[in-house]
Amino acid sequence: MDAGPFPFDVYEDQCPTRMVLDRLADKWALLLMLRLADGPLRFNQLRRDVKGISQKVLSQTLKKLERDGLVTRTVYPTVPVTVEYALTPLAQTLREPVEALTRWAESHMDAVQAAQQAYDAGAAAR
Amino acid sequence: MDAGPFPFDVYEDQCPTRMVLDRLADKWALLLMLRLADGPLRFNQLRRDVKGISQKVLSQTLKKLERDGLVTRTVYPTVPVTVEYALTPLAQTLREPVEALTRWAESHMDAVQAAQQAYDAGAAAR
DNA sequence: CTCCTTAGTATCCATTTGAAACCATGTTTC
DNA sequence: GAAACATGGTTTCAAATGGATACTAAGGAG
Repeated sequence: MDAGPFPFDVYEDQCPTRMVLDRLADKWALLLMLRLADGPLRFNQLRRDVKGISQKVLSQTLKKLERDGLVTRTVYPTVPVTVEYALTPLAQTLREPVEALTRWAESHMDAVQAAQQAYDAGAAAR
Repeated sequence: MDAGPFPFDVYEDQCPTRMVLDRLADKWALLLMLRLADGPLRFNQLRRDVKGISQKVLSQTLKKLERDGLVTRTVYPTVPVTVEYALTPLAQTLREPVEALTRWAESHMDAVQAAQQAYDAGAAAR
């Protein structure tokens, strides 16, 4: 059995595709990119919008996204200083796949929750 | 500014969509589902195929996927015992979105790596 | 002077992860 | 009969990560 329709074997260590996939498989990164898809936002605005994210994790995640070329960080010398985060054109190409994933989550979460309840009920019986 | 085209606000805590998304945003879960998309596999076969995963994490991740109704676990009373994991019909509907994500990773990893190198070079100068 | 805003960093502690050892079962090897 | 190997895991413990909270700096309002 081969690795499927992909030119690279994503199951190998060191596969660059896998490195990229590791970054995308991040709860906060996905939520932040979805939030920024509607337009640039500032640090504290993101923090208020994406509920539950801490300042530290927000800062770290934005830095990772910036390093990956998915987000730009622009500082305006106002007072207090304004920092605006925006998606890059590269991230725009990622918008459709990510939104497809959220659409799946939306339309299938009933099935997932039902499966969880059935599983938990069975586990209790064991 | 509203929450976008979604009926639920994925930026709210407690949003079921967000709970589902949290599960999907898992590096190993995504890789395992991709691997199983070609057909059922056994525990140690998965372990050998998806390089770098530990037995513990493989076991834990498969349990989560089973609980979410994405993977079935079938025990055959051979000797030694054979345990086969397979995607459910529900997981089959997830195959396309996930493969779209890997296709993106494949075709854009050059850009991501270039961005990383540029970022790191700039960070060294600072 | 005190409190508020901005965008973070620093610190501490809990949870998660990863590597390796161990377990139970049964077959083959020496 | 004892050692080694296969299966599919669980246990153990250190290390990395995540999250809550407090703090910084620079300036404006009262």
